[in-house]
Amino acid sequence: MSGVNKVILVGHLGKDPEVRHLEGGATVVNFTLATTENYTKDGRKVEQTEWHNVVMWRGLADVAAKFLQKGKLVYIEGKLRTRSYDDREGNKRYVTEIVAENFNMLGRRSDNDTVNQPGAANQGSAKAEEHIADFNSGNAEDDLPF
Amino acid sequence: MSGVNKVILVGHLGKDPEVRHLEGGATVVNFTLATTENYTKDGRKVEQTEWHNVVMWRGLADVAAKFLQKGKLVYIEGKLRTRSYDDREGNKRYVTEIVAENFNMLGRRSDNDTVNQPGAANQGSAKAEEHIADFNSGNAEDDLPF
Amino acid sequence: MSGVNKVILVGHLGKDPEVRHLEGGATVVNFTLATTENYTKDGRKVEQTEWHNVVMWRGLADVAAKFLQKGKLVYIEGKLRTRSYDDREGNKRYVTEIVAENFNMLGRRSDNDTVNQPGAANQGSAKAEEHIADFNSGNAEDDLPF
Amino acid sequence: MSGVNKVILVGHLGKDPEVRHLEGGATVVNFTLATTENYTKDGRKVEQTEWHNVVMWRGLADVAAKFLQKGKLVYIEGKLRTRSYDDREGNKRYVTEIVAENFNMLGRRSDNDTVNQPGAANQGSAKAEEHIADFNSGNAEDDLPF
DNA sequence: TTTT
DNA sequence: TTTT
Repeated sequence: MSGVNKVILVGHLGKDPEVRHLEGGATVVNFTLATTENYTKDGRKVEQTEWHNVVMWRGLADVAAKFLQKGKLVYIEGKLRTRSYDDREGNKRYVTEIVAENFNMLGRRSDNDTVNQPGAANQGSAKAEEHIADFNSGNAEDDLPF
Repeated sequence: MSGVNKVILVGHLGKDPEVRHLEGGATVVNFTLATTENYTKDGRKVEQTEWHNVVMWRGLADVAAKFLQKGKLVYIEGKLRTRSYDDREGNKRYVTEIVAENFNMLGRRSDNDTVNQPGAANQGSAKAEEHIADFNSGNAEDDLPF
Repeated sequence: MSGVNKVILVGHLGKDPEVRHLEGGATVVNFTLATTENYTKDGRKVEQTEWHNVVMWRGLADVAAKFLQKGKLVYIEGKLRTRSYDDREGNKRYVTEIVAENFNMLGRRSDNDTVNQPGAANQGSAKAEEHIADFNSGNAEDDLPF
Repeated sequence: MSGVNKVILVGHLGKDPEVRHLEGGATVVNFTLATTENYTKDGRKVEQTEWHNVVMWRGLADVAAKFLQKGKLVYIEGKLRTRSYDDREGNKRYVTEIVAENFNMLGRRSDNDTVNQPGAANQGSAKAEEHIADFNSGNAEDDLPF
């Protein structure tokens, strides 16, 4: 019945997204994301990094495949899913992944350009933003007389 | 550019949703939601309630109109929007609302029945859940061979 | 560096919290939490449950140990942490847990009573709320002349 | 009773934080934050900006006063609070503010330097991160034998 | 293993 | 105006 399963991450990609195309045509993308926490303990600075396995599907995966790269800073919203698989010895193993429902590139626009050539500059992320907007949308209420 | 504007509330409706139908046919629903915080201050228990103005549009509003009522406990996810209007004296005023993107009825199912007659019992919220599921969905990836 | 690692769950405890006391005196509590999602797929209702491993430490664990039980509906906020351990065959394994930073019992107060005897009734959760308030607090700004 | 009131924002400061020191010695900081959403409507790109009133108190305000500036990209977590005040004509008015409980500077470290002189470079934000860590912490469980 |  |  009632349930909420929500994850919010801001971090950097540990590698370029790994892209696969399933038989049905759907795109799936996987990458790791590092979230780092800084705190002081016993007067000393500690930096602690947590690595997350992120999965994106379909349209979101298509956008990610085009615009996300190793090192980019992103905001990700999704849900937790633990799935099992059999390892090489035939033992059941579990992985917990974040199934992304939404993402947002952070940082400077120039950081987000796939290419940064004169004449082409900033096109990349502009399009990315437009596409991401499609996923973020569902807010087209703004045309209402209110 | 990059932006995140997210609100997460769990609270009780202060009144039944007020339903309007716009000329284009879209449904809009408004209600207030109370979130209460308890803490101890100077050794005394304090209960502090915050009131939020919630708006829902279209399909989400239709579901809300059917199943939400004064007193219900609900989880709401949405975004902040401050809009201006002119008061009776013609002065510009501002209100901040939560434009809901998603909601979830909490508590016992029996709490969520509009009617609770023999034969009709539990139909109400069961349908609510099904409908709400439509809005929560976008998770139909589960049919993929993975 | 910059990082956000946040999890928000609303679900039911799958079992009573398992309580341990570490040598230093700190309490640790573990339990599983089910979050259930309902959606319709190909016209049929589907109910999908995800199980989460939740850990609580110290003061939060003490409150949890007193007031949480199998079946309770609870809101939990925390962060993801994946840790490794060696299984019985000496192989490295990984588990992802939600390290709770905050929680909130939902549902009716009567649902939350440990005991419900005349004379003792409601004491349980009333104290729970007071204690939880201590963890939720950090909002003592309210004494300021503003 | 049970309640959750949570806001998560990622956006840019519209102005430098305005700092006040209350009689008791507590620091209060106010600033506006812009969150921008991009979407396509009727095939045209739309950029919509929402402005939020953010308040920070005490230690968090001290850190903000030192390190936040107009234009910075920041992640903020807090709660909604609507308070009333009397305008110049003696009429009751309401403002909704985000009372921040936590924040995180995003973007490149170099973006976060208050000063960027040779020899002093990067000191600013490094210290900011250390201090912010103090507020983010409460995760000192890591010293436990587990 | 929860809940509806 | 909710809820406990």
